[in-house]
Amino acid sequence: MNWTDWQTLSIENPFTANSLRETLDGGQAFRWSLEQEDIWQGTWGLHLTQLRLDPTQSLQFRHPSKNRFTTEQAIRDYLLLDTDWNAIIDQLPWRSDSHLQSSIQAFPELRLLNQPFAETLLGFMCSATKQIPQIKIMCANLANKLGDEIVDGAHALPTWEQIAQSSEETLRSLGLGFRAKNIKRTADLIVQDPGCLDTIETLPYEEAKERLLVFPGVGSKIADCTLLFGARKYEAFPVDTWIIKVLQRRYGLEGWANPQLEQFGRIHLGPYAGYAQQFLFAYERANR
DNA sequence: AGGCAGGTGGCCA
DNA sequence: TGGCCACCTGCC
Repeated sequence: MNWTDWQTLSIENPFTANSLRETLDGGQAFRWSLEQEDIWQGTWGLHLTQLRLDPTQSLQFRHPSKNRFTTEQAIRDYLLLDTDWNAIIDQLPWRSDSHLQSSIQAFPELRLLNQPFAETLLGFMCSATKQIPQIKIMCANLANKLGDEIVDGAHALPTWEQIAQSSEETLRSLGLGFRAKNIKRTADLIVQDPGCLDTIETLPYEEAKERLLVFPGVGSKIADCTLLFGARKYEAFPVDTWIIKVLQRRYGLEGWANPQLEQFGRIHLGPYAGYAQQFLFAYERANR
């Protein structure tokens, strides 16, 4: 494949190799992989892009020459390069929370992504009781079998309309397992109400979550991940197995039920609880 | 070989 | 509300 020349993205606070890996491949998105040494290749929407840190640690990108759709601005929007993350970190309660402080220090420049809402929902519906490598395989199968071709055999994730046109059996053949039934039923609901996802994305957090919970196979955790990584609802605090471990071991919350853990997260961590969650999650996984 | 994995929903008290 | 369990599939 022919690629454009590498172009440098100017950033206030550059990534480290570690924080770039954790941001792209730490479980927010399931469509990035290490293509060559130190070159990340990923897909979102109809974008196909490679990223690397050059020898001076500057972030650079390139895209297939044929894919004129991908622009620097599209990448800046996806990576949220113009968000002042340090100002947000400053509003987290790290001054009174030494474990949070350690987690933040362990992953300097870890960021949240701004992914397309519809495909964020799809990715996390695949994630139930699966580890990241398996989720990535499911997403790749969905894209290759049902999604539009971007360029030279690279495919986008399917739209919900494309999924609705497939059978549950087809979805099962892509390795989705018991998730196939709910993903198919959710696709049917979305097709019945065109534009509903666009609407949900614009609603305030509480209302948006309520609307997502209507879809079969979407519970509190998947709804929160979708809103945090696909709709910039930073108060969303996904409670997964890793965060449960953190809250039990580091915050002494053994025996608390999930709804209470969610409430603790939102109250203790505040309007950017989801960003704090990402640091706690990354730090816990790094020390497993 | 059996248990477990970034969950959810149904059923029971 | 709280506890238990089935559910696909692949990996250890």
